[in-house]
Order: sequence, then C-alpha cells, then structure tokens
Amino acid sequence: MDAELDADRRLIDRASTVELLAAALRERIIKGVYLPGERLVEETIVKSFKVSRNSLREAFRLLTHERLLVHELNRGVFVRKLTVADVVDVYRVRKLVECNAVRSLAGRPRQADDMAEAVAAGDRAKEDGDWLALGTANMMFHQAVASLAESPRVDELMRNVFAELRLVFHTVADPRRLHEPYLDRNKEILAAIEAGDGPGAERLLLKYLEDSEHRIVEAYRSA
Amino acid sequence: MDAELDADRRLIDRASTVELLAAALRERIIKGVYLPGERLVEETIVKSFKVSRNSLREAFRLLTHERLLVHELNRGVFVRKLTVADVVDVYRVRKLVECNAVRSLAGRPRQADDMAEAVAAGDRAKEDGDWLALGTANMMFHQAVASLAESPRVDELMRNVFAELRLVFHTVADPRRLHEPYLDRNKEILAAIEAGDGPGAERLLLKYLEDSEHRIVEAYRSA
DNA sequence: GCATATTTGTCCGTATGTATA
DNA sequence: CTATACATACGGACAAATATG
Repeated sequence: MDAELDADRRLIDRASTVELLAAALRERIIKGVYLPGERLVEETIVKSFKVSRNSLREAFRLLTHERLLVHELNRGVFVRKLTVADVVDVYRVRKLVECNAVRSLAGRPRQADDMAEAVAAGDRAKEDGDWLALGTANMMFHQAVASLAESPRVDELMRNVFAELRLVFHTVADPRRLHEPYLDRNKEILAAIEAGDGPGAERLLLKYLEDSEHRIVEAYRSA
Repeated sequence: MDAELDADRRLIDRASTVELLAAALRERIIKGVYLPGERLVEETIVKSFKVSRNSLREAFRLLTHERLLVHELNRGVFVRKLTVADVVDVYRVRKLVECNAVRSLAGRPRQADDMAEAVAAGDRAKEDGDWLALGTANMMFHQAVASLAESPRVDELMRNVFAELRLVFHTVADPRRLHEPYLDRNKEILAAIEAGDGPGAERLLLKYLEDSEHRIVEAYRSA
C-alpha cells in the first residue's frame, strides 16, 4: 500500500504525504471500498498506509471538508451517508448551475469536446456492462456542462457536489437502472449545445435533472 | 490569548481546540490584524495561543479550504491576496447565485427580515463612521439575498465567497468610497423584494453587482 | 449502573527535507 | 556554497471521551 504512495510521490514531485493519502482515501470512497456509514479507524489505516497518525488526521480533515467524510467529536470519522434532504439540495444546486450554464449559449463552446468524450466513455462503459464507469462518465458529462460557466469557483463547487452524489451510487441497489437511461438524453443535450441552442438545451437539461432526482430519491427511500 | 480560547471552550462545550483556534484566526484575518500577503509563522502563533503545532496545522487547513489562507508546500501559509481574476470570478458567482435567487420571487420571503436588519446595521455603521462595519452589513444583506435560494450548499458557497471578498477591503485604500454608495441601493433592492417584484429586483441587483465589481477592480489595479 | 478496554484529542521531541539570505 | 530558518513527517505519551462487557 505504501509503495503506491511512494510511486506517486516520485511522479508528482510536489505533493505532500497528506495530499497523496487524501487522494488514495478519496479513490477508495468513490469506488465503494469504504461504504457510506462505515467508520474509518485511525489505527487501522495508519498501519495499512504506513503513515503517521498526524498525517492521517490532516487527510481526514481535507476529505471532511469535501463532504465525503463526517467527523464526530471523540467518536471518529465515518464515510458520509447522504440523507434525502442532501440529495434534494444537491439537485437544487445542479439545476441552478447547469441550467444557467447552458442558458446564455452562443456558438459551439470549447467544452463540447469534453462532453463528446464523456458520451463516448459512457458508450464504452455500457458495452462493458460497467455501471459504475457509466455513472462516472455521466458525471464527467455534467461537469463539462457546468464548466460552461467558465468559473473556477463554480467548477470546484460542482466537483464536490458530484463527488457527494457518487456516495449515493453505493447505497442504492441497482446502478444500471440509475444511469443507463441517461446516456441517450446526454446525447440530445449535447446536440442542442453544439447547435448553439441554449434554451433548447436548458429545457432538456431541466427535465433530465428532475427525472434523475426523482428516480434517485425513490430508490433512496426504499434503501 | 489562550485565556480567550479557554473562555470560549467553556461556553461552547462541544468545540474542539482546532475549531476555536480557527475561529480566532479567522476573526483576525477578517478584521485585518493579519493582512493579505502576510506570512503566518507556525512557531509564533503556537506560542501566542499556547496550542500544539498539530492543532494549528489543522486550523490552517480549515482556513485554507475557506480560501482565506494559501498554503505553499514547504514554505508555509500566507494570508490570501486576491488577484483581479479572483475578484472577477467572485462577482461571476455572485451574479449567478444572487440574481437567480431573486428571479423566481413570489410573495414576501422570510429572509426579508434579515435583509432589513442588515440595512439597519448599515445605517448605524454609517452614522458611526465605521466603514469596516458598513462593509460587513453590506455582506450580511447580500448573504440574506443569496439565502433566498434556500440551499445549505449555496449558503456555504456564498459565506466563503463573501469572506474572500472581505480580504479586498484591507487592500484598497478608501473603504468609505467602496461601501457608502450601496446602502441606498440595497434599500431599493429590498423594497422590490418585499413587493414580490422578482424581475425588478433582479435588474437592480445586476446593475449593483456590475457597478460594485467595476469599482473594486478599478481600486484594486491602482493598489 | 459500574468497571474496563478501546479510541480519539492533544501535545511534545526529534529527524529530515526544503527554501532562501 | 554554507548557514539558517522553517515546514514536513514521524512516533511516543498521556488525558479525555466513548464503547463494551
């Protein structure tokens, strides 16, 4: 495990142990190795990564701020478990940001390439039957949509929001039902964006988001 | 200094040393005790607050995430110094969030009380000639506007954005010129909101934000 | 409810690496 | 190039809170 960190350290010269550790933990959370609600015990992780407790605690603090972990005083850290209210709020933010991003659209934006790439990645994932990868491709697409706003702060906000949303994937039972229907709809949205049709894209996008929210909340209540 | 922390710790029983320390540092940054660009040396602060380096480093990380500090690897932390690009991006976010918040307005919202209070605080500050307090009141007003979105995540985003913006106040020379003209305009915006006139409020707000941005960028370039 | 074991919260000493005068 | 100041990282220690039997 620690060999992994060392390799990264050599590759990216300027990265601290804390950041590398946080990246490794983030990956495990996103991939579902650590599941929502699970407690992360300091000593166990310290041993498996061969880092000091202080470094681990700083990495925890980083991920807590990204809302991937929750910290309970004197009890430790747990993988975040989103409530229905959280999901609703995440979609509130998505509607605000994504719809605004496409609203004032004129001409083919640079981000269209990123979107096309995300769609292609989704197609590949579907063929492979890799539903987690399909979910990832879907988020990549919408991250690209959000980046139409051309704002670093909005980008960061959405990176966090999408990371949060991935926590849901590990809680609901059937990821296929969750992601598959949206591949084609992303293609429609992309077509509208490439045509420079802002209002049309916004209409499709809003409906997409409402359907997606409804489906997740439904699946979530029964879980 | 440490007596201060201890008093707070007794009051709010369930607060960690790190959070109390972060709050104390945040206050000093916002009040301009630590100025933009200034380096915060670990040992000095450890001594003055009588906390451990570990606690201080965690507090630093918290404030770095709030964008009040910047962290340079192996060089330490500095009070953030906003660039013109940062200011422009902050206003991009403000336009996105604040304008959307008032756009779909129906009836008198709960937050109108908060806005009215902020306006009153602004009036008092103006009488006292306390321009820093006037700036604070102005931010309180617009934080209340943003909270029309009724989203915890948007609220947090805007709290950070406004905290960043306060860093500018300590860099430009004349805070009075920066804040005073906007008291009356806030009153106009509030009136439109109280009347349930969403589009009218949005028009006033957008113009306010554009003027404010222009003025700050101008003052900023010459500083 | 009580006593014990476990885990976190905090602090310290030290060794190493990095930036800069 | 050297010296100095500082950040980075580690491991140990003890107190405090929590979980467990």
